[in-house]
Amino acid sequence: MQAVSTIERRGYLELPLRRLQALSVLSAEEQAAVRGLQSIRVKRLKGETLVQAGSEPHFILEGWGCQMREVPPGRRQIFAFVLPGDAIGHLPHDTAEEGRFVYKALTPVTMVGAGVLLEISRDGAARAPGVRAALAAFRDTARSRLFDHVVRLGAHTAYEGTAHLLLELNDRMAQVGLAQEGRFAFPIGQERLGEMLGLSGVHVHRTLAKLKQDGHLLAGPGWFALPRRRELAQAVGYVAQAELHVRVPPE
Amino acid sequence: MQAVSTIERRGYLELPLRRLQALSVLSAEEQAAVRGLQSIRVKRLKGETLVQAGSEPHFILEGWGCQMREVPPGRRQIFAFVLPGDAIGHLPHDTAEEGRFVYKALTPVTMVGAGVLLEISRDGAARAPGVRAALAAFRDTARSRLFDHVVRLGAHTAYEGTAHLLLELNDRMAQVGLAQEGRFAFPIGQERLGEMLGLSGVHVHRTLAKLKQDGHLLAGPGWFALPRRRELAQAVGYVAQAELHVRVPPE
DNA sequence: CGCGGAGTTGAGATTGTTCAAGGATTGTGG
DNA sequence: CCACAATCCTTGAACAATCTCAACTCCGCG
Repeated sequence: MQAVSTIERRGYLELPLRRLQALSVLSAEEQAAVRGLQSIRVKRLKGETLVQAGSEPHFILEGWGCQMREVPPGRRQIFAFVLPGDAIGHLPHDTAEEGRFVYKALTPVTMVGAGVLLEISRDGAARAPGVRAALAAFRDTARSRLFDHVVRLGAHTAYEGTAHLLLELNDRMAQVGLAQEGRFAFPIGQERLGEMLGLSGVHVHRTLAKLKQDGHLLAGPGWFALPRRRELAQAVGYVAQAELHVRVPPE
Repeated sequence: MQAVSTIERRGYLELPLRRLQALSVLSAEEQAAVRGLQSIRVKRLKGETLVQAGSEPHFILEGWGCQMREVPPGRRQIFAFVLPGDAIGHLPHDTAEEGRFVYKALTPVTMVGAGVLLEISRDGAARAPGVRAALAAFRDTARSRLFDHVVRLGAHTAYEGTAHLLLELNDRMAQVGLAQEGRFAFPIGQERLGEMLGLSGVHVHRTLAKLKQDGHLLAGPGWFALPRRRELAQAVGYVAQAELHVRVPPE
């Protein structure tokens, strides 16, 4: 008999559950339904497309992806990183945004489809209204992050923008319990970070070096830590999303 | 007896109507309701806030505004220009985006409040379902433009980004009939354009000069024209939004 | 007629890019 | 266990893009 895989033993579905519960109120049944998504697990290799446009929502369980666009010739722009616990795919009330970007895996990624949670029964009642509300709220937080990103690209120096992005990633990883002792996993390369920040990989490297010099960044193989987060946030004008946050009740 | 003002004589409400009809199907009653918004006209001076966060939707009738954020110290980032015919304010299904930006007038602006069109009667039926659908679709097109903007800031040179933005503005002005003989009004300064494109005003000027040299741009006091639009669009990878467009039927 | 705002231009400083090469790390097959 | 390839990180040097500062022009307006 084969051993149960790591990802099944540890409750990886706790990640999206934690994120959803930060955004709305889930009934006991809804919580159970989220935990029950185990069966329909999907895997993607590095570089593969995560979900097609218009596809049902998926939760990321493991690995990093991105929302991006290819800009000929040979350039690409990353709009957002997709982290474990995040939801992607077609959420309620999306329309015209489809087709202006694609989702790609930056590392091997494990997901589960969550479309089943959004089913509407014949009498018009949503199966999981709290999940639906949380997904809509999640989509809105993802969108509002895009405004921060525009500021990083348009009004920040390389130093500010890099620090601002690392602060955001630190917060998001911590929100789903993926930051221990102040460290969070950073499984992608400097070139990818550059495609997010609109910088060359070389300059990203020099910027990270300066952050380390200034005592704002610790790095090891595959992880980062921001030892003086408060001070750095103050310095580059970072405002945690939680500080703007409104919890959305189900309809 | 006082003369009827210019803006009342000419049917300025045709502008938002034209835009809404490009996005959804409006019944004759709905069209009449849009034209009937005349009474509740609102004016703003240059620099004033257009609408507060969470305010009812407004249509812009005259003048330009922007969606922006102040970035201390003294910098600002514009996320989008707001043109005549556009809708701003709280549209259906908005939540978390509020508070991450403000709307400001870049010239004197005339608007009308349109909240009355979104009223829901006691039996749960929307008064103007087509308008509601069109506003939701409009909000989505506005959002999808933000992805283009990220590309301009992150992956384009000054030349490409400037050309790309001018192409977008030309298209949007033409869509509501505000481009005659290929010319469209451009009532704001190079400094503001720079705050959109993440460039200094001086560099915007040099970039515009280069576009003129290359025969891609004609400019006079308060207007621009793009005489070789097709070619320029091809050169900088501009894709008109209409080409991606799906017309949304009322629910 | 004079003032203020916006456009224009030049020169030099800064920031970020490109190219190139060497070092470290990891996974793979012999 | 070693050799090798592939990938990423690191560093230097030259180059290009863009910014800042400063001066000057042009224009509309009171």
